Amino acid sequence: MAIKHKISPEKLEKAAYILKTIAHPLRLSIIEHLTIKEELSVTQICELLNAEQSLISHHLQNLKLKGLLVSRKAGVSIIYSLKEKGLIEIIRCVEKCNCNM
Amino acid sequence: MAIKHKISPEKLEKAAYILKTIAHPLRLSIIEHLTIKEELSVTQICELLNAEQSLISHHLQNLKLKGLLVSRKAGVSIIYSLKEKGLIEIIRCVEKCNCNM
DNA sequence: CTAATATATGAACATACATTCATATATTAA
DNA sequence: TTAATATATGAATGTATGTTCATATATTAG
Repeated sequence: MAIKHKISPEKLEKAAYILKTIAHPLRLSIIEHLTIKEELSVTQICELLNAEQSLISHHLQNLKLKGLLVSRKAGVSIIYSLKEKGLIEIIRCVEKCNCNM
Repeated sequence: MAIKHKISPEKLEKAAYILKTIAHPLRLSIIEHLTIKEELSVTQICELLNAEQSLISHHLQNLKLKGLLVSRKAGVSIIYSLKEKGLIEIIRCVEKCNCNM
């Protein structure tokens, strides 16, 4: 189970980049809701998180730009979904790892 | 496997906090090396990561302050180790989750 | 005591990030 | 066409973060 090899600098960079991208309560919450519901519009996400449209839109753009979300049009709405469903596992992993701080 | 319940805001805050804390290439590398070696002095970490003492010291303080590392004195040296060995699992999780960005 | 080594710390600075506000754009309804 | 709704965007701002440099502190050797 223990790691015996050194993770390449590139992998560390990428891992840090992904971790940094999701490391925000609102973004984690977005990921969580998109894991449960698969697809959600901006308005729906705003309601679920009880947050301003503009703020959520910025976070969604952020996550999309960095390749974690995809979106499609549906009339007036934009529907977002996870590009990788496994993302939620990271959150579970953090919960499990028992970092008592 | 899919999550059906909502993670509490407190848990999301905490998860985001931990993720933010480790989300840096040098800090991930520190965690990796401390998983392999269990215990390392500041000087050893500096050599392994090929980085300045002051910079590493700041990152170690950061990780310690946030409860992810502990340290003990050994003569002139300060020996750091992980408070929770499971931390490395988060890095593995990120690698596995296949976020192709 | 003095010098050498290991580590921590604090100021300074540049950069990145989160949020708010105002406004632009696109789609649909009337 | 006009109005209403959904979303995106960009400026502005405050705050946080990462890094470097200089220096302080502590331990040990001589």
